[in-house]
Amino acid sequence: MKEITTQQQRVLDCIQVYLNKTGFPPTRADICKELGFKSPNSAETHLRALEKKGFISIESGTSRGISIIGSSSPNDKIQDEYPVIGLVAAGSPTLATENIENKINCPNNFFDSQFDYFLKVKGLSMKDAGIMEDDLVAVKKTSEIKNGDIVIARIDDEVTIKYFKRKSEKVIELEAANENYKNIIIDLEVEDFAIEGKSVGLLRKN
Amino acid sequence: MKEITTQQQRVLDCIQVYLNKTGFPPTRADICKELGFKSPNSAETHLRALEKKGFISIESGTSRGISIIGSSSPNDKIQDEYPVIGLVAAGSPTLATENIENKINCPNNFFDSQFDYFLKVKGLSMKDAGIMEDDLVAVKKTSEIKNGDIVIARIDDEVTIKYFKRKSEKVIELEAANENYKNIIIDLEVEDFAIEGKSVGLLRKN
DNA sequence: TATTATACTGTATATATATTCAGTATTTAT
DNA sequence: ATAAATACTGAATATATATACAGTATAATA
Repeated sequence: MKEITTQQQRVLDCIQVYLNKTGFPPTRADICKELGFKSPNSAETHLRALEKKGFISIESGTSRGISIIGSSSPNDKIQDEYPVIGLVAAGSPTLATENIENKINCPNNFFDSQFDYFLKVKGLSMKDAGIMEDDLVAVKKTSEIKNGDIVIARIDDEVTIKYFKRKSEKVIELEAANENYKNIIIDLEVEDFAIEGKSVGLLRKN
Repeated sequence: MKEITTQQQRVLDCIQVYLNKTGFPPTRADICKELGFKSPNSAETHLRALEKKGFISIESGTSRGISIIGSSSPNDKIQDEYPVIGLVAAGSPTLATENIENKINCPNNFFDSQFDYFLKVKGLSMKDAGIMEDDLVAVKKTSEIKNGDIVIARIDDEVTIKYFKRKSEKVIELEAANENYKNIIIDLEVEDFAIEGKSVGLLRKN
C-alpha cells in the first residue's frame, strides 16, 4: 500500500462516512458537495489516484461503483457474538442456553488463537496469574493442553480454572495461583474429570 | 415488521448477497439479471413492497439508493482501530506515531466507557489489581478522576499506571498495587504532573 | 530541465438507472 | 363479488452519473 496524500485521505474518509450514513457509496457529485469541490473531475482524479494506490476499487461504467479495499472489506473484520458463561449449573453442558449470561461482539481474530466463549471467573484462585473475580476468560474448547497452560476443567460437575501440570500417565495436578488455595491432584482412574478447554486471553471491564 | 413473501425474501437476499460481493447495492436491472426477471418493473414492485413493509429504505431519484434496514445496519457493530502504545519516548506525546506499536480492531462499545488507546503495561506495579506485564490497558483520555480509579499519569516525562488518591487540594498520592513498590506522593506546586487518562478495561493475549 | 504527480475549475455527453404507464394473471382478503 | 395485493412482461423517458476533454497551477522527482 503506497502512501496517501491529505486530500486523498479526506476523499477516502468521505466515502467511508457516506457509506456508514447511507449504506451505499457516493457519486462524484456527492463527494464534491461534501468536500467543497466545484468540479466532478476533482473527485474523479482523486478516486483514480486512490484506485491506483490500491485503497479502493472502481467498477467501470457503474454508478456508485466504489468499494473500499482492505480495512472495511466485509471479510476482513469478521465479528462474532461470543456467549458469556457465568455460573455453570451442575450437570448441564457449559454452553447450554441457561448458562449464557449475555453476549459480546468481538472480532474473531481478537486473541492469538480462535476461541469459543467467555467464562466469567468466580473467586480468586488465579489471582497471581492476574485473573480476578468477574474477569472474562476467553476459552478455546480443546484437549491439546501443555504443562503450564491455564485450563478450564470439570471435576464431578464442578467447573474450575487452574494451571495444568501432568504428573504422570494417570495423574494430573491442577495448580492454583494463590497461596490461600490448595492444589488439586486428580487420579484419572478414580475421578470424573474432563478438560473443557484452555484460556487464550482475558477481558476485563471496569 | 410485517410478513414477507417468498419472492420478496429472494429479492432481499439478492440485495444482501450483491452488497457482500460488490460493496454497493444492485440496480433494478441487476436484481432482474440475478433472479431471472425480464422487466425492471418486476424488481421495482418488489422493492416498493419491501420498502412498504419496512425491510429496506429507498432513496428516491438515487441510483442504487437501496439500504437494508435492521440486521445489517451499519451503526450496530461499529468497529475501530485502536493504537497500542508501548514504551513512551520521554518528552513525546503519548499518541505520537513513533510510540504506536500496532493497532487492534475492536468494537467501539467494547468496554463500558469509550476509550482512546491501549497501553502496553511494563512492570508489575499493579500486580495485585490483576494487571500484569504486557497486559493491554484500555485508556480513556479524561481528567475526570475519582479516588480509587486506575490512572495513567505522567511525572516528569515518565508514564506510570497507579491507583489515584487525592490527599488534599495540592497533594495526590499514586498508589501501587504491589507491596514491593513504593507509593508516589505528588506536590502539584512542585512537580510537573499530568493525568493522561484512566483505565476503563483490560485485554490480555496469551 | 523536462516530467510526473497533485489539485483544481468548467463544459460536455454517452449511458446507466429510476421510474412511470399500459397490460395480463393469480391469489388473498372484505 | 369486488377490491387489493402479489407477480410478472414490455416499452418509454427524464435524469442521475461516469467519464472524457480542455485548461491552470504548484510541488516533487529524475
